[in-house]
Amino acid sequence: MPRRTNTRERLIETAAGLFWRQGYAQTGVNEIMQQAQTTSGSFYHFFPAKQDLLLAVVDHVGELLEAEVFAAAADRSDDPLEQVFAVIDASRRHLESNDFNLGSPLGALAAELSASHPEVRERIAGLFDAWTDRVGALLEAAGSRLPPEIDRRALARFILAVVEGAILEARVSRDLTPFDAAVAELRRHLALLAPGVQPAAARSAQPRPTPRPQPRAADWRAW
Amino acid sequence: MPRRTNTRERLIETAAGLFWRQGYAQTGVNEIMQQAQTTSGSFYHFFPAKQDLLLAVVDHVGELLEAEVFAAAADRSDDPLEQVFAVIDASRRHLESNDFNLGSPLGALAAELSASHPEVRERIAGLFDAWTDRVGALLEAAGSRLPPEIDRRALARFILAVVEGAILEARVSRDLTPFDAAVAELRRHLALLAPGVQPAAARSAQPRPTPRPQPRAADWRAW
DNA sequence: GTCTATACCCTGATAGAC
DNA sequence: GTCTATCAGGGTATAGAC
Repeated sequence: MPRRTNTRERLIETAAGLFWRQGYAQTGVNEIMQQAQTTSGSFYHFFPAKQDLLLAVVDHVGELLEAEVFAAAADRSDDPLEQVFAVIDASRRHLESNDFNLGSPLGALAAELSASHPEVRERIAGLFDAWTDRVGALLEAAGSRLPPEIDRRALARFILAVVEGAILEARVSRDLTPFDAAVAELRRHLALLAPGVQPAAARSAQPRPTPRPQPRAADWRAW
Repeated sequence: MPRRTNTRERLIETAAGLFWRQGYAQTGVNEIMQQAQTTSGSFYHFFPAKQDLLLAVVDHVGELLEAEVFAAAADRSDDPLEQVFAVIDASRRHLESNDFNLGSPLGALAAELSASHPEVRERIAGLFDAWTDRVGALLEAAGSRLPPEIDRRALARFILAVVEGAILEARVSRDLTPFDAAVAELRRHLALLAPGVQPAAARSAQPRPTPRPQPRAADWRAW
């Protein structure tokens, strides 16, 4: 039963930002406390150890994924296939608004900790599955616009791979061009599968002018 | 002017393994020295600081990429498009032979250090470019089997994204299925672009029996 | 629930003999 | 070029008053 303030949440949110920017091992508990304006006593009151904060962060990302990314995508278009690209575009904006210092929230932690922290690895695997399910459902909803022999879930996994890889390339090159190129190629792939998807210019540039700023993504952009 | 032994190389190679398994920040100098059977004096004789060893490791990977991966791919097939898939298959074998504890040598370091270590980021960007050039050249060599309007280099970047993303998914799920699925989908993409590429069964399984073990990849597998 | 003070270990790095 | 011994500092985590 929590008593008054939001210290716990503040810790989770600032830790999330720091972990994704710098990595888990490179981020000190001191730094987190300082930036969250808390002290050691509070920290260890909520989290027995640094690793427990990490797990809370991963869960937090999972909630945001659902609440921000997919909900916002549904707001942006009624077309399920365009919603898929809206989800992808959320990653793009995320990358852009953080000056490339922040890639995929999950991807970065996954790469760093999969081998050494089994519990973290499992949770991230669960979130990847959730992402795949959500995108897979959108592909299902596209119905006959995709040929029936195409495995929707496998295609969703493929899209996840493209997005994670594209984020990595963008971070490394500090340039959105490879990201845009990868998304354009992905669009071409879907267009080849399903003539219903307009192929979009092969050039990089903006995928299309954002109709309106997404409403609830305040937190997401703040990182 | 080096005098007698191979201590420097031993340090680089064991550090490479540890960095990719555990991450850079999580690997202590002590651990490296211990596993390389050396002491502090030797370490700091060759590398003024830990970060200098990191840079040497990145350069080392670049050399291996050329010497092992691309050379081995050229040995495996005369067909340039199949050589591309041989390069991809090298990552698969790598993943498999390390029980998923080791993803893309560059991808892992890139994800961890891009934001905080600009010099490392730049070198990795250079190696990604080199990879893209090499694969782009193979796609060029495919000539008229790909439609002329396709930008070969952009397609190579796309392939890199797919591979890096697929490696990440495989690491996180400790399962090669998503990797194989992504490669199968990539094959389908090329097949749709160029009817000359056989689509390969959509099922995962072995991409095809390895004709003979690659000759020079001893080191590569040892990590 | 939050504060201050502090324990204690492991880290990267140095010194100097051989 | 390699060894042993050691340092200074930051790391996570704890104790106990308020």
